[in-house]
Amino acid sequence: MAEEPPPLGPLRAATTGEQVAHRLSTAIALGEFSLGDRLPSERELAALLEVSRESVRAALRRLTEAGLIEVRRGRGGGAFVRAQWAESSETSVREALLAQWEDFEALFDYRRLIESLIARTAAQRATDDDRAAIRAALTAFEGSANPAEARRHDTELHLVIARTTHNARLVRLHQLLLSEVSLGVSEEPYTWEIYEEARPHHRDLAEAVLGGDAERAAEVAGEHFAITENALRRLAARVGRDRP
Amino acid sequence: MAEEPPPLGPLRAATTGEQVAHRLSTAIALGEFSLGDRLPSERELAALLEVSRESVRAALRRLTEAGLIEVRRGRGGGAFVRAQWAESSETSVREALLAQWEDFEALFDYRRLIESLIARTAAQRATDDDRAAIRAALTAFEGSANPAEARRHDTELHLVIARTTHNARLVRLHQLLLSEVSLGVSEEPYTWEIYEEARPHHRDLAEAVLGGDAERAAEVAGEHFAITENALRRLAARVGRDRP
DNA sequence: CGTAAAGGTCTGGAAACTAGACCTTTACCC
DNA sequence: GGGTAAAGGTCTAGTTTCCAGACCTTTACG
Repeated sequence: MAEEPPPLGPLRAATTGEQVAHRLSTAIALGEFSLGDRLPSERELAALLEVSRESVRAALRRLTEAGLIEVRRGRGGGAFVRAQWAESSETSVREALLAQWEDFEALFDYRRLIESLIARTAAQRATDDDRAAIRAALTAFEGSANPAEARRHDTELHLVIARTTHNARLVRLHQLLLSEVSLGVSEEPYTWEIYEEARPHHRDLAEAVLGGDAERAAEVAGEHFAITENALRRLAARVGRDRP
Repeated sequence: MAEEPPPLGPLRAATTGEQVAHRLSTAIALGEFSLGDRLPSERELAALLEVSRESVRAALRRLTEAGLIEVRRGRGGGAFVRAQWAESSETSVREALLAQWEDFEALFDYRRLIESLIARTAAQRATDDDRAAIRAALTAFEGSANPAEARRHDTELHLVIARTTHNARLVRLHQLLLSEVSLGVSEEPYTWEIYEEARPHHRDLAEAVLGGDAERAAEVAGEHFAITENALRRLAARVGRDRP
């Protein structure tokens, strides 16, 4: 389990490049840019973020090294979001997982708790507008034509539910957790298998929220978000862990 | 209600002085340094935080301007935590409150939700060690000799309960919220009146957690943390607001 | 084959941060 | 009372980071 930080330890200053890299990776994790998408050009990013182009380039170098993006030169080039598992060797995955395993345990536990709270609160606070939005998001999800689309609609549905709490901070926490989990596990591809597993959960969750059944919503959410955790556990096992 | 931030807006870089100021004010809000305490000397702080003394001084200037500390020169001098309401005029209080009222509404709502979650989870996860710690903290709180001590024990009891969730992130969130609320309302003095109001709540909360009654714990926590909110509302009314 | 749109590189200057020396104030102790 | 220690207050020089902008190179498209 991660430690509580000491009250007055050293201050680690993040360079501008690191901060930009964090922003960008978060945006990618939140689906702002999907697989294969091109990020804005360096000059555009520099303008958007109001930093120098050099800082943007420092960030892109980081993301490239992390395997998150791929940079192509020339006209029509730019930084493209890469399929995550593409070239990361299994041993590097294993090392990453093992090194941070305690953190992940805590992170997933945290996420399950928070998402249960969000579901519970959403069920208690849903207005008619919220209900309409949830229904629309659920329909969109269930009509997904391919995994990429399913993933987008999945994210969107959960976002709509988070918004139903009518608390911007909870929404932000939801997004923060989503991005942390996505980046932490390097975003396993969204397969039809996962889709099929998530589908009934989403329906149950939506119905509980729509029906105002807070307890049930909390419970279903708890189970649902165990999916990611289990997927990670399976992955860890596949990669060859020795721990339970 | 606070807005959701745009995905790729300008990046606001915090200067080292600001970061140090944030660290220090958080430490104060969390009770690391209580009213009247002396902070470590500038040179010590610089060494602890691994920044230059100038940066520490920049931070102390900020905190002084904010009225959070008072700096005395000469031997035995230093930065002392000040009684918050001491010299801030009512109009400045009023302006601060009104300017951030939407934020506060969201913040307190958020806090109530999170603290309910913490209480609920603590009730579900308490071990014998946790129970002993909670009992000890409750006893200490109830035996407080003066408001200052009561405040410390109050904080400590809630911290112990947060730790009972066995999730370091929840603990951190608890502390983050505590510090944000404390700083936001400039920490109204902890009076016997508040103590008397909090006392039965604490007992109920502790009993619910000790007894593993998650629902009751969540409910009591929700009511308890409405205290701060109501105190703020009363303050706002006293200061002369016109809104409900 | 020229041009436009992208990344890649370089340079000069501005701003922030640091390290350290030195000054001033104040309390305590002899 | 005078000395001294411990604190804040000030100044300077040097380093690092960041920025703005010009310019080069690569590549696709018309």
